[in-house]
Amino acid sequence: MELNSTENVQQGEKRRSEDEGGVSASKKLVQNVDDKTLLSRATTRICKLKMKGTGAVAGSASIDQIKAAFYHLARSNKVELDSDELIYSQPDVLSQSTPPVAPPPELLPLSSEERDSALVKIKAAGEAGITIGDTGMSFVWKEKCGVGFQQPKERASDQLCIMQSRTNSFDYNSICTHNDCFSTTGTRADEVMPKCLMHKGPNESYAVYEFKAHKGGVTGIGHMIMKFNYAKDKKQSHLQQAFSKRSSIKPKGVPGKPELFNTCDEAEKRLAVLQTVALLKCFSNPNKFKYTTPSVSLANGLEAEVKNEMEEQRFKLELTGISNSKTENAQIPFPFGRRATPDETLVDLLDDEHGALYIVCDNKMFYGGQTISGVDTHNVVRHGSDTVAQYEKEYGTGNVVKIPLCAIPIQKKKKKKEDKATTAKEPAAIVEKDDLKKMEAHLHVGLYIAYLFRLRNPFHPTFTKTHPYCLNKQVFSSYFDEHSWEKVVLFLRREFGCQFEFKQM
DNA sequence: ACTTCAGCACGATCGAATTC
DNA sequence: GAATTCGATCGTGCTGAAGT
Repeated sequence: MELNSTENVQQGEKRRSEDEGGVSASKKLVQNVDDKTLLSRATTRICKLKMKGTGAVAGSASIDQIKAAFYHLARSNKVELDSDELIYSQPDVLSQSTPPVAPPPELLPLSSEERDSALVKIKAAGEAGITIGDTGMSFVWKEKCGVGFQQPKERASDQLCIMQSRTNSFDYNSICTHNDCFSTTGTRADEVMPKCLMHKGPNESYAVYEFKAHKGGVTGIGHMIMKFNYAKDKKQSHLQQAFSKRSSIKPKGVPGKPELFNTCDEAEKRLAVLQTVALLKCFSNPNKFKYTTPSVSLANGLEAEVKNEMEEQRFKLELTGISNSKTENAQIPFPFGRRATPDETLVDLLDDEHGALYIVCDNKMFYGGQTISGVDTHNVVRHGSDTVAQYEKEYGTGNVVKIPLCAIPIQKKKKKKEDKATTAKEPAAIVEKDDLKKMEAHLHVGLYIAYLFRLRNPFHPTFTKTHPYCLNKQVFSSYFDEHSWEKVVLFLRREFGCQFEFKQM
């Protein structure tokens, strides 16, 4: 049997609206993994993709402050025009039946004369510029110049900049030239009319990179997704620039050629395919490959793409055996802790030393999760952003059931006590869930492969004829090691009665 | 060694929702 | 209603790259 991709288009459509960019994926992580560091790493990784909607500004002042300072500069010599006395001195204004309502000065856009008058003042102020309130920043006019004389980048045109004083140097950020915008985010000195991210228009793109790092016979594989903005005719150079700025968080190794996409969605799908295939490749030969990017998006609804990419990389995953004997399969050792017996409830599995894995499923999907408390984190009302809850809201049939899967030992460690003898509250014990979460990650991979091959749901008698989708969308690579594939294979044999093998092509 | 540019990480802070 | 938790946003400092 091969990867089944015939139904991909239709099902991909169904799944797509659940994804809604990478944000929901991060929210799902909140439910699955409580570890703070991993969580923040994952959220920041994903948040990087988010547009800064309002357009922040460099430095400590808000855009409003900068705008107000500029307006003041432009209008300071005709403040009197707005004063009441002047109106009284104008008979034609007074004679109007309804006096004109004076709009707040900030809302009244500057005329080009007013704007120019402010610019004249700024130009006249030279290098020192004109201070912006008490922000410590100044408006400075910088003239067009080429590289050289301590100028690392071409300044493509004369530009109004915000200068910030720093230890031993200054920072200059050019101000967006879009009408009445004072943002500096994304403005570039090498644009002729620099624009901030908001006003660059549709000039945004997404790049997906694969990295390979060879070390001691092992190839580390990692991926990176990057949004970047570019000015007209500057796509390649601004891509290059954005890439180099990412230095601190790039995967180790040598980057391959970037693949470019126009939308976040396309780029994330490609990333998911590359990550999923790379993870499987590492499973197929753990002595030779190691996946290094912390979080891996599982390519849901992208069966054909996964299959193609695996072919591209000269290997495949094959279903090589089927056993329909339930009793025989039950003899196979269960790889994730102690398998629950049919009459056990989730709560039965939980105690001070044990957490549990469970499967949530209905006729269309399944989802693997972990818990130490038994609290339902998929409740639509209480946990609206949870993946399963969202699924329920959009596609749910109300038939979702939760099936206890297994019990896994956890360790409890006392927090180092703070010396307050009189403190009533004892600091809560920290529960080490590493093993639980590790097994959960393996469960996710197992369920994902079962979904890839459209295997039937073996977990609940009502759904034995269904071929569920896997709702789990992300796993952490740090939970995998050279024995991971053995566990996943064992799980698939034991629960699904299917034997899987990798084949090199 | 020093400067400029530009984007990121991370801590602080704010506000909404949730829990007790 | 106070306390807590969480996410979103804001502010600040740091850093690398590329230039002299």
